[in-house]
Amino acid sequence: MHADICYKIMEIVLKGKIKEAVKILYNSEVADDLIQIQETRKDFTGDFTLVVFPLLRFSKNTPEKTGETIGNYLIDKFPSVSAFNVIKGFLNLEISDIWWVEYLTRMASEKSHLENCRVSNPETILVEYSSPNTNKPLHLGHIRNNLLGYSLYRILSACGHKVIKTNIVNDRGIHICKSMLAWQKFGDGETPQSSEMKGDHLVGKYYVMFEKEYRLQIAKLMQEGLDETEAKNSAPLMREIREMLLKWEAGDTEVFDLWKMMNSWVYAGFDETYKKLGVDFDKIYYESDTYKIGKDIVLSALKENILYRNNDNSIWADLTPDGLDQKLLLRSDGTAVYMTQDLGTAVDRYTEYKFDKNIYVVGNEQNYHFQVLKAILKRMGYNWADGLIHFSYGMVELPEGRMKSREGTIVDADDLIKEMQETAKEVSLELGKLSDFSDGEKEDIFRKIGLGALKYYILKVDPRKNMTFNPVESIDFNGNTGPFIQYTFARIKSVFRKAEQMGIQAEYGSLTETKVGTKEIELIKLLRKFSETVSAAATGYSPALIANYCYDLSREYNQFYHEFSILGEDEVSVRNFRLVLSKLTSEVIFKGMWLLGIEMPERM
RNA sequence: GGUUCCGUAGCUCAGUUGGAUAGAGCAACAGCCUUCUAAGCUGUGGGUCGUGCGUUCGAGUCGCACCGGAAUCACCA
Repeated sequence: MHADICYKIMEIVLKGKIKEAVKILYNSEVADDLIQIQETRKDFTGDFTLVVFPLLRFSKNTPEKTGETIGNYLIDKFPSVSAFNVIKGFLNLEISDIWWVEYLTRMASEKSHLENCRVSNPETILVEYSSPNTNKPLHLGHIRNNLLGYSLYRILSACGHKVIKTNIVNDRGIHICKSMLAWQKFGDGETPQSSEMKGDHLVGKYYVMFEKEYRLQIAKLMQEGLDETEAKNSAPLMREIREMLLKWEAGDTEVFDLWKMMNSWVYAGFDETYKKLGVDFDKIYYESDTYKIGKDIVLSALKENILYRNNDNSIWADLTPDGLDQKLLLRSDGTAVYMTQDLGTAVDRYTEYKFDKNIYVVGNEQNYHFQVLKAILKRMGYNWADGLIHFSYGMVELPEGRMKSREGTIVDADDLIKEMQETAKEVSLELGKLSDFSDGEKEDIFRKIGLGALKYYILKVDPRKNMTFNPVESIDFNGNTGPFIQYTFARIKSVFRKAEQMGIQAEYGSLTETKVGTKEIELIKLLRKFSETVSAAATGYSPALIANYCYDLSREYNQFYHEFSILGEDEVSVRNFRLVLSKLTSEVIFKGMWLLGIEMPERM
């Protein structure tokens, strides 16, 4: 029998006994949902707790008396209940040590406690994340996106779903032309090789250069008496950029080749960053491909009178019946907008994968966009649009407020990763626990710790909420942090290295005589919750649940570790019990952090 | 103004389908390394859970109203 089933049976049997108690003691039939059993809270003695309030209508007595009476009945008739106490309206029941030992043995001897989150009806799920523009390097906001998307992939996969990781690259449009034009004008043939710069940073440099020059031109025109919009539109650079975009759309070879070349630089740069972050994709879409599909879809929907054409030839969807506004789908000059391309991508993906769900990991500033996307698709008769899910996450802000490129407060992804690793190195070297490692091995550990700190710092926050990224705090490795959890794991590994030296092995068979302490039971209870947490994380799309769970577990283990000697002089059964508990804890922590995409060093 | 989301300790965040005395970390102070890793553990102080009303035996959690903040409402992506 599986451990999880074992636990559920205990709950069911308890409920049955309580039902029986009420029947015999108060001569009443109780509906099942009135018998509320929950885990006893940490600060009270007991394992399971019955909430007696709902039963007062049968006992016609005070909560305390009722609890007392039912408790006495259970002690008398149910040997697994070893003791009870009543506090206010709560009946706390203690389960015998033997049961807990048996339960832990089951959990530890089978892998299934790590797999209990598997669903009975697996689905095909696309997860779209990252979605970068090809004109700038990745920044802190992208890091949150990538980490969430990747973790979501692992969590959903762990639940048995077939998950396809996709990325859509926004590689087309006027913003892309900006860096191209600036490079043409001021670049003097500079390449990533010649400048020894990462490709995405090089392209980003020219994007910034364009914006700078453009602003100068606007300022000058405004001095000459033009108002702001006039100045923006008539600046020479704006004219040139529009011309370039038209050439690109027309397939002009010179512009197209430039576009291809600069994009290839950016992709090489992105790949490096993705690799460092430990994320990857199964399928990459390019907006330059999908916008055409979108156009076709819009035009055929127009024929079926689902959409309408305005006087100026632009094409619109009227979504007022859905409580939304009018939405432009094709400009008056026939070119596509963002929505057009997303319509195309969605249809394209459905034809290819017949997905049950398509999850878009996109910031909450686009909530409206996805509401509209879904509404239009539904209107066009695509019922699968119900499976489109906007996984909307909050913005990352700095202690001073929002990141603004204009003020240079953008936190660059590559810089940040590097800083985290360097700090990990400093701290580790200061502690000096790794003296017997080679330099290469050390660097690998520093990398794991630095990235672990960064990833955990971001993933522990509820994805829906805006979060503050405090650079000083993020680099702290004490308390509720990734390195703390990694440290706990490394400690357990260390115990087992020592045990091996001493020739000690955990023997499951000899556990039966053990007296179980409250700390041990707390740990067992937490370990049990793992698969529940993973399931909850999958349905709520929240890696944060798992992150906080890993922290709770690590904290609990550290207290346990501090309180007992695991390899001490105690009798063999006690030592075995603690070893089994430690081993299981390390497995659960490892799996939990794996689901977040965080690597675990065996030593640190 | 319309729509959506968020208000929990000085700061950053947890808080399961409504349950007991609302929890961690950071920061401050006081302890604990001769024993399996002190990136740890223990203790002290810190709260009208934005405000009010309601539902309930019971509300941080559910409902309504208000206050405060964010995003969005582009022929940008």
